[in-house]
Amino acid sequence: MDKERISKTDPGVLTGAGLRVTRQRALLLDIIRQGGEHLDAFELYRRAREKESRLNLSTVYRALQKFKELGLVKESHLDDTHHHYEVKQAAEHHHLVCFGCGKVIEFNYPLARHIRRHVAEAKDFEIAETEVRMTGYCARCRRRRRE
Amino acid sequence: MDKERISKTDPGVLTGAGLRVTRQRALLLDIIRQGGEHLDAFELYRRAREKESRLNLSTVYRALQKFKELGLVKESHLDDTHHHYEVKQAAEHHHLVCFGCGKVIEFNYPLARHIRRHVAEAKDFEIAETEVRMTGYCARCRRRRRE
DNA sequence: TAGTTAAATGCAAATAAGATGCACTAGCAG
DNA sequence: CTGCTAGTGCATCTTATTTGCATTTAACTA
Repeated sequence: MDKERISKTDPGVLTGAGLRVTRQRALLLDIIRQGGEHLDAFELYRRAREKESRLNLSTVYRALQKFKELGLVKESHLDDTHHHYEVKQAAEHHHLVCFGCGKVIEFNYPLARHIRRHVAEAKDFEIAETEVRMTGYCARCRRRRRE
Repeated sequence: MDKERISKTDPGVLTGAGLRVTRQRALLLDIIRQGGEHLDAFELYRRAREKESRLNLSTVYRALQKFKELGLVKESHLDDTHHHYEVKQAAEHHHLVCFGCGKVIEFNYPLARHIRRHVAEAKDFEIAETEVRMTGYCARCRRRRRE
């Protein structure tokens, strides 16, 4: 029964890569998948510990490392101090970060068609990952500033 | 005479912002401007100490902080462990980072015309800074991998 | 040009994210 | 079921960046 739940969680992604499906990894993946927001390592750890109280933070870091290597999660540099993680989605999307309130807005944009082709050719570079981060001010903060 | 040199270094950028023109800040700006590459805080510190041996690393960090605020330098997240800095140039440019050898390739692309307009309107967001980082494999590393 | 003062600096010490060594535990191939 | 090895927990380390504080100094004023 427990196995059932785990294999639902992991349709061979880990196993296929020669990695073991441990309770910890399954749990962490679940949380990242559900919590659609941008989790940082510590928040992920905090949530996971509600179910798995003996979980250690370094396990979280090691798991995230693996997930990144497998291309399961995307690492973003939303702020200067630490990283955020989210599941890789089909549609390529990027982030706007507001200087004023710190809010993160996602936006979809098929960068692939524009820059990616241009760059890949011009620089003979095989692009694996693209991260676009734009910083500035959201509507609300702009209004607040003017007042 | 010394003043002359300093004010050449600083055509009012610092003074204009109400900041003092110190030997340290002038030196650091010079180095960032010359060394066109991507300096990290420590490398900047190392180079600056050749001229100013008592310079302290925290002064470097504090200066970079100010330069960022003034929009004089651009901070990039070229790798996961620390930041890199370079002067802001007229032409918007971004980075390709090779997973294989770590090489950083710059590319010019007027993102402004494409994404920026699209996004600024759709999300009602005023964009101040844009960072695009693409990771993947350069030609040489791709060749090496195949062998 | 000397005197004044708040901003900057140097130094030491604190944080905080993330990595690592090691002894123990637990997937999973046979 | 059992052994082998990957993965975990825990303690400890490393490395980037920040902060508090006493001292210096850029820039304004008299």
